[in-house]
Amino acid sequence: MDEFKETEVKKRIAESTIRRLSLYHRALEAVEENGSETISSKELAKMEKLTPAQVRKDLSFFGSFGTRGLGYPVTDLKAKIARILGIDRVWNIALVGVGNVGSALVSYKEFARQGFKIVKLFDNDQRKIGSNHKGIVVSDVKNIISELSGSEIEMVVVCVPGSEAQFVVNDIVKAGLRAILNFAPVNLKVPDNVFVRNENMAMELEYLSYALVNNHSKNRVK
Amino acid sequence: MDEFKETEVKKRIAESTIRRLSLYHRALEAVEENGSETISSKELAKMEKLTPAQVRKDLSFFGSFGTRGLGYPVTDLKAKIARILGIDRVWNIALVGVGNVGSALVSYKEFARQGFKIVKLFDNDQRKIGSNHKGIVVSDVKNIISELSGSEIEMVVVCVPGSEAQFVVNDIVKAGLRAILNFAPVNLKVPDNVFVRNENMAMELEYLSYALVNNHSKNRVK
DNA sequence: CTTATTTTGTGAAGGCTTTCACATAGATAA
DNA sequence: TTATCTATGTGAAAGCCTTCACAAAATAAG
Repeated sequence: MDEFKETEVKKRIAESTIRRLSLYHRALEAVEENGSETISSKELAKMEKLTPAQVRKDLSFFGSFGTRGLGYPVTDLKAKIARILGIDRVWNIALVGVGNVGSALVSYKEFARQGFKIVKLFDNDQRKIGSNHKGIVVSDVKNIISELSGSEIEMVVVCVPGSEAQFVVNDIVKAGLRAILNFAPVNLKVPDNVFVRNENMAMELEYLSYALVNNHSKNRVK
Repeated sequence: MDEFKETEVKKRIAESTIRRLSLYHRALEAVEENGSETISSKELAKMEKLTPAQVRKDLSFFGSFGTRGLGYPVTDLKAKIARILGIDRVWNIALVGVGNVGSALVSYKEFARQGFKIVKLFDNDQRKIGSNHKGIVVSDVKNIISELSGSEIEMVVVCVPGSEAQFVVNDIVKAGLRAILNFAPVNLKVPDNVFVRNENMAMELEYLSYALVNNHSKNRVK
């Protein structure tokens, strides 16, 4: 919290702004490889199909990172966004439900590349418990509360069937964890201090279905 | 288009409304199994953590489906939403990139359950081409244009590495397809009449990271 | 039949997000 | 050093989405 002066009122930042910060970060990675030292809001906007004003406004919530007449310093801005998002470190993650989706995520390079490290696996299937996925032995989900409590793990990815998700999540909450990425197609009930993000892949196909059927003209990017 | 009278102006429906329609549909499936015949906007709202007014407003864009004093007929409303979303039919889908994520999606039950049928697979890896996944033989992505052109396939799921995604998408567009679900972490350039939805799983973890680091409360404190 | 009760459907208000537009500040060039 | 150019940072305006609040419509009860 040393980023904010005592007297300064910390205003709520829109969810959409945070999501776009992820996009900026990803774009800056590409620009950096490219070798450019600075980038303008116009160029950055073009890369993610946004407007220059949007880029400047988003960044302005967190500080003045650019130089007028020149643009933003690529490496520095990328580092500052990483700091804001909290991805300037490694996050240890547990994954529950080593099925199709779950085991795909264990090997998902993009997580690792961004510092999200899956270090523990859980399942309730006796045939899976004890088996090894990418060097991680699958634990019995029965023991999830004790195994997560006080551990170095701070986030959990839930890939269990919809009918089981709420029970698993109750245990995760009991273990004191506060961040859940949910792939089950159900609305999870959690206390107000726990964060849940839902990944609903069928929903995205449904949106495409709607778009095709209604010949819906294009709009903003998700 | 026969849903709308000539004189009626077809107003643009917000993306968020369409996404919530998916949620309502999923909630109604659960309610239907439960055996209830009607449901109020209040109950429906509670199931997906929304407000009753939101539910009513969303549905009102498409018609008057409820009965005052009683609520909405569950089975009928579910069918009407399915019709609106265009999921009252089967969609044939191709998937490109049979890696970790791609092969998980081939077996993903939620797609099948919603009528999204993966019927064709493509890859550029000689070791994968010709192999069989759930009864589908993997084709060489080199032939994607001819194999998709004029086929019964109308949507494509892209699970190739970011560096290859744009090339694959160019071919999909050349084949005349207009709906793409993209798992590659890049912003795809497509013509205005082509729909792209991005599934960015790392972005969701980044949001959780932000939430934890900023102790960002859901009840918008400060 | 009349009254009380419930819940929808919807204009209008309110609130949040994006875009506009321009003063400002630094870069560049002569 | 001065002039010109470029691109940021940001209040204000515009636009979009959500919530409010209530008339209307249907049920239920007496």
